[in-house]
Amino acid sequence: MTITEVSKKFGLSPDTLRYYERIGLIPRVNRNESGIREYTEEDCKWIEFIKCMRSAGVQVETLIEYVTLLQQGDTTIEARKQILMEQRDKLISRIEEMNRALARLNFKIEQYEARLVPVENKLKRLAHNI
Amino acid sequence: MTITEVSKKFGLSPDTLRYYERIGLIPRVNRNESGIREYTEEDCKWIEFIKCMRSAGVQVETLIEYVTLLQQGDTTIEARKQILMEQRDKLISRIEEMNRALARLNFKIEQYEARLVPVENKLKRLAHNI
DNA sequence: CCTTGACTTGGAGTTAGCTCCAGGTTCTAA
DNA sequence: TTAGAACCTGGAGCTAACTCCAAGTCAAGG
Repeated sequence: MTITEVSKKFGLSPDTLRYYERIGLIPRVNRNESGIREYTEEDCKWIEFIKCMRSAGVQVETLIEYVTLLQQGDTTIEARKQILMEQRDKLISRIEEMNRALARLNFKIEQYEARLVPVENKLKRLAHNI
Repeated sequence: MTITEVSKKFGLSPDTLRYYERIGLIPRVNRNESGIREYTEEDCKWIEFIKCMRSAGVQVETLIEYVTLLQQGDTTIEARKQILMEQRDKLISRIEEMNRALARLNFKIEQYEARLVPVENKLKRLAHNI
């Protein structure tokens, strides 16, 4: 696959794909005779994983660390597992944080919906503070 | 309350609190005779709300828009509700995205836990690609 | 043969959201 | 009454993660 195909497939710009490769987040992609990137199935699978983690907020640096360990072979299995577990914990707390915010938004929206409109002034405090 | 007290209470640095006020994310806080900020209960409630939204990833710009509308009174109620609903939708899709990433992390970790260690090479593909 | 368009590289620029700093004032405790 | 801590303001600096750009290569169509 060419870079534009991969770009369209995953919704990452060609610039981003090149950038990811440059910083070591994606292992070096093979080039054809004239130096143009030719993405393999394997490359795509990895990119999809990266896309998934990035869009969940996992830091680029962490993912680089992970791919680096991966390339070092079986001796790094424990370290990799550690990273995954750390990221899982972080993800869980961020999800909890977001659920709290969501509950709050829902409450506020309900206030607006319960024809709060005409008595907004009176109930302003209540509506804003929970 | 002084700025350091508020800072400690919400885990936002004094610099951040001043910054938020400067950009209009927090309405102007009253100063005492010698120009030092004196946060009211009201200020604190607002800051807590902002903190909650920010830590869920709601953009500063969006929150500024919201507080601006709020200060313009009852004529902006519909617009405010609109913002809240947009943010709720965004939040929901981000939570979904994060749950997908979480499921994936959990799967990978399980692979590592199921004594994948000795057969890592054989199952490498499976472990990485889902 | 020549132009067009997609690709290459290395490096510079951009954006959001803080974070730090200099230079100045004011409160607090010895 | 003086040293030091905490505060003020305006502005500069920083970090993460892209995003854009210039200058060059190459394949394909007219």
